[in-house]
This record gives sequence, structure tokens and C-alpha cells, in this order.
Amino acid sequence: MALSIYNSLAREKQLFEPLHPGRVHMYVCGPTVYNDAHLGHGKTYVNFDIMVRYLRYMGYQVLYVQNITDVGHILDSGEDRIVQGARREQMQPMQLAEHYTRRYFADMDRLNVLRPDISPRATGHVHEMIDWIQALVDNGHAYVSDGSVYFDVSRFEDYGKLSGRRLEEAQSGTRVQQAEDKHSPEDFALWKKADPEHVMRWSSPWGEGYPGWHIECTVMSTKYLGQPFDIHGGGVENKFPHHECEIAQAEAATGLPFARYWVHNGMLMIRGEEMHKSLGNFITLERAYERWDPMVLRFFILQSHYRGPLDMTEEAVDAAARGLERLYGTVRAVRRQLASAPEGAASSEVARLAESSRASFEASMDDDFNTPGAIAALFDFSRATNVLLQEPGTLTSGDMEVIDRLFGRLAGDVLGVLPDQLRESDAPELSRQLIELLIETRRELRQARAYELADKLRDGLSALGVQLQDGPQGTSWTIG
RNA sequence: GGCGACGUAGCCAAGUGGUUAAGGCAGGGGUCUGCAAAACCCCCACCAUCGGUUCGAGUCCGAUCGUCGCCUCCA
Repeated sequence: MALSIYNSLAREKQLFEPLHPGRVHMYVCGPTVYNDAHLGHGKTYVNFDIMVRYLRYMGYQVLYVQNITDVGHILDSGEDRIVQGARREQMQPMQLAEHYTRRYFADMDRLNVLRPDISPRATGHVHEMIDWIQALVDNGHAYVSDGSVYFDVSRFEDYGKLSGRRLEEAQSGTRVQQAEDKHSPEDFALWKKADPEHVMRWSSPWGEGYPGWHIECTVMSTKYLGQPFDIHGGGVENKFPHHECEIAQAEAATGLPFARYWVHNGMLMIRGEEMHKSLGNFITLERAYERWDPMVLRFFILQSHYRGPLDMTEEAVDAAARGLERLYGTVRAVRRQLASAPEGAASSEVARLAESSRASFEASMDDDFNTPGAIAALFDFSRATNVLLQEPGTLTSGDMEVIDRLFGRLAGDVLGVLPDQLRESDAPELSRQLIELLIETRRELRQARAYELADKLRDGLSALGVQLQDGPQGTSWTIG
């Protein structure tokens, strides 16, 4: 296994080598918790979840940090997002942040996104931010102006190395607003002076105020991961200015490099358009879950590469749902037949099949986390398994276990799309017994050639979500 | 206007110079079945357009057309 990652900083795929052998330190920009998470959040955190899972699968000990932005994300109007949300919902700012933080985690749990090892809150790190800003002021990379502190972009040579943007270009942009107290329009806020009515405020060497958005990621990532650290992830839309500013602050303050590998994921589109409140196509995860199983959404997301944009249409998600069901069908069949399989160790044929499937899966994942390729490997494995399954008695219990374990490892542990309860026996005991009774009754009806009644039974069960499949060894069923 | 991505079958989507262009969905034809469903087998792509580099290009270069992102808040 040799993992290559597309490093946005270098603009090329590079062999991944962690700073410390066997360990990976990874940071991803988290959400600003002023509203419910939407499908775009879903794509982003599933994309990065896959990286964490695969790195762990490879044997790395991963320390994954993802912040919670609960202060400092400022709107055009100069208003803080959290403060604005708090007024909208008539809550205290911290109450609002806590409320949406909990909902964020709940939404991500349903998508089977593993929780980060550390979820630092920006408000809990204001002291560290102040220290960091002070260091920048002390070494001349930042200046104080009327109670606010700004980063002096002209004093940082490398500004623009991530986004490819140059100073002159930024200056020529017509929409950059010139704040009165900035020396230059592209300078960005490290610390903002709080107006008298501003609720979220901390005292600092420059007076009462609150931190800017960019500084929190620099401070919280390096605090827990060191500097430099291995991987920094985020959405492409934040490449500039957010990530560019993070680099500037981090490297200007310490003289050390910041993140070694930058990974950016592509955006989610709704029917060809960016999801935006103003476009009226803003879909929260909660609402999407009413229409689709979260596993289906996760699978849909993974069927495209993380770096590309993903256009979401109902048709495409429905197609993904049917594909996922196909995979589940194989896993169900294996688990169902395990009990009746002849005892025995795994055959060399199955061992070879499992080995080549695993290799093919890993080859795709090693290539910059190519999940569509990895999924294709699973479908191939699924087909090969189904062929073996067609001849009852071909597979021994050992074979079944090898197959089941591989699905569990690849589709379950790495891709996170395999629920543990894929067994028909997971229905409540009474339901199970009733279904078995109806199946037996139907068997007798069929034997008596009372097909009309038998079909009526089957249709009735189907309407209740119980699908029957007649096979050579009797009738099996799934519930869903 | 500046910077940057991308255009692959009806739909979704891999593929970064080399035999027959993955995989899924949909569709067509079979096998199996009392009939279905599932499963299995077979079929379904002149890789946006034009030009160039090369023995050889979906893959590299240029132009054109189109879509999208960033430059202002975004995951």
C-alpha cells in the first residue's frame, strides 16, 4: 500500500509520508454552528471521514481535529453569524451554538461520519488566539488600528501560494471593501473591536473585542497537532481567503511551515446550481433524511470523487439507492446461508478472490482516495460472490466467513456504508415468527396450486415492506 | 474583468500516453421461476469541437464553445 494524495499546495498528486512514522495529524475546518447542517456539509464531512477511515485501515494512528466555529465568522454587514442567528432565534449566542453543535453531531452520526478525536470550540481558545495575534504584532506582521488588529499582507512574501492569487490581483478586484481602519484592502482582521452592543466580547491588550474567523483554525490546529502537521482539509470555496490566511498567520508567527498536505473537496450542487439560500435550493440533512436513508446519501456521495463537484438530482440518488441495495443483497445472502453452509475451511479459490478484490479496492483508495473505483471493486466482488452463491453447497462456512469479513472491512469499516443489522433475524421476534408462518402458509397454497391466494399473500407482505424471494431452497425474505 | 476547475453512453461516474474506455442505474435479449422478485449470462460510448505534439491521446499543448467555482458569506 502506498497512498498518494493530491496536494493543493503543490498542485499534484504526491506520495503520502507522515511527519512521524505511523501517525497522522489531520485537521479539517468545521462548521459555523448558526444553522442546521445541509447536504453540502454532508458531502464535505463524508469526504474527509473516508480519509480518516482509510488511513486508520492502513494502520496509521490518526489524530483528527475538527473545530466548531462558535464566534468570529463575520458577515458582509460586519455582523457575527452566531450573533445574528441568536437574535433570529431569540437565544443567547452560546445557547444557539450549543443547540446547533448538538444537531450537527446528530446529523453526522446518522451519516455514519466518525466523530473527530477533538472538536475544539473557538470560544474556548480565545486566550491562545490573543497570544498568537500578539506574536504577530510583536514581529511586525500585524498592526493595531483603533482597537482592531489586522494582518499586514504586504509583509508576508508567500501570501497567495495556496490559491495562486497575487496581491495586485486582489487589489484590482472591485468588490473588496476598504474598511476605514485598514492600511490596505487585502489585510484581514485578526481581532475586531466590539461595539458597545456586541454580546460576544473578550478583553485583550487592544481592548474589548472578538477574534476573526481565520485565526481560530491556525491556533486550534497547531495547538493539538503541532506545527507543521500532516493534513489540512476543507472545502475548495475556502481556499481563498480562509486557508490562505491560515497559512499566512501560522507561518508568519513562527517561521515554521504550517500544513504539509492540503486537501480540498469539491462542492455539492443541486440540479446544476450551487446550493444557496438565496436560490431556494437549500436542503438541510434533516430534510434529506425524510426522503432518503442516510446510508444511501453517503453511498451517493462516495460514488463520485471527493475532489470533483457533485450534482445532486433525485434520479441520481435513487439510482445510487438501488445500487447499494444490490450490495446489501449479496451480504444478506451470505449471512443467511452461513448457517446452512457445509463446515470447512476457506478454499483457495475464495481466498484468491478475496485477495484480488481487496487489492483492487486498495489500489483505488491508494490513488487519492478514489472511492468510485473502490466501489466498483466491491461490485465486482459482489458479482463473483453471487455466482458462487448460486450453486448451493459450493461455499463452506469458512468461505462465507472470509467473504463476510471482507465486506465488513471494506464496505463497513472503510466506506462506512454497511449497517451491521443486515440480517432478516433482526426483525422483532414476533414479526419474524408471523412472517415465517405466512411463508409456510403460502408454501402450502402454492403446493395446492392456489397461486392466486399465494400471490395475494406475497403482495400483501410486500406492501408492508417484507419482500419475498423464492429460491431453490425455499423462500427467503427481507424487510425494509 | 482576474484566478482556477471541468466537459466520457439515456442518467450517475472512474479512467492522467499503449491490447477489447471500470462500475452503478435505466433499457433490450436470455437462463431460472407456476408467475414475479432476486441472481446469473449477453447487448448498449465515434470520450464537447477544431488544430497540434507523438510510432501511438479520452489521457499532453493551443484555440473555440459550454458548465461551474473563487475573487463577497459559504462545507
